Amino acid sequence: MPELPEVETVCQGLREAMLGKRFTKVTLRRKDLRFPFPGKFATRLKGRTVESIVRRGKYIVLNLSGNLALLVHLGMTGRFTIFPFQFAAGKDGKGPLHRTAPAPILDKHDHVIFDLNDGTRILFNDSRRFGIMDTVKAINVNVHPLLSNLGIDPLSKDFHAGYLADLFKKRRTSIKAVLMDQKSIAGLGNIYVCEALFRAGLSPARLAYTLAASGKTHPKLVVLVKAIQEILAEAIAARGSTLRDYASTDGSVGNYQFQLSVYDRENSQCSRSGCRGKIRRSVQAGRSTYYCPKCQQ
DNA sequence: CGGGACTCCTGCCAGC
DNA sequence: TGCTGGCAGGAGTCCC
Repeated sequence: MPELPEVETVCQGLREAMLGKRFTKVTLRRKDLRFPFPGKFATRLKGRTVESIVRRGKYIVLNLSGNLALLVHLGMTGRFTIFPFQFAAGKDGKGPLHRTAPAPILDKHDHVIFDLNDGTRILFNDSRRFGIMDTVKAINVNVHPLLSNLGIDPLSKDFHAGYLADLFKKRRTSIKAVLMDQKSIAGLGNIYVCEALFRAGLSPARLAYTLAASGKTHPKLVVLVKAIQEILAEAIAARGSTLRDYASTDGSVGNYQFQLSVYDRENSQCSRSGCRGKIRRSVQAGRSTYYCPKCQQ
């Protein structure tokens, strides 16, 4: 379940493997993920160089030469695995060593193979196929329908208590639903929203506007912004959380799951010092919510 | 228009 | 042991 820290970690891995490299071959092993691949997807990418890789919320944008961008969303189970080039001798076993793409044994969910000009091979695997890939003219990235409505990044300087106050006062739903709404804030998902609300001492079921009712900014919003930014920074430093599906581009897992306070910890003791509460699980909008009913109000 | 329910998909796990 | 049903969840779509 990749959220902002996991996507950021994947971006870092892709940058190391891809920047300045050229696609020599792109192979599709099926015609769609969540949506069909756009027409001529593979031939459109071939020959282009990867110039930069940026994250927009939970999306990855690869800016390619020739004014094209490759847009990727990992969905639930999408993962890239990088296989560095190998050295091989000529066909007759003689001749000079040359770089060649490795030949990893393919899994049935390896849907896309990217071969780079230095012999690196990158597989995109997505068992549940909630992932997305699309191409768009680079100059039009920000008006792409999947990106044009994204809210601000919680790590940007524009994300502050005042922004949350404006956001919350016009919403009649729970804080959790607002924080998870990508049109409001881009990048948070179930895990980190649960963790941030715990750290801020706010109930996930509390209605958003109750934190924005009065004229001046509610002090809890300052605490919430700090909690979100701290948790994201800690999770990025730990290379994300691996609960079920996530792995980074070298196949390794994240480590932040060992630092989770509430997520997937139903019935465990609340970790806040002095609190005798017990972590509960409830369901909001069909999704599990974990919280301490005692210290989150 | 806002908000909630439903939907997609497959691996995994509990329960019989 | 082997099957089955339920669950996980990001985000688009649909409906009230």
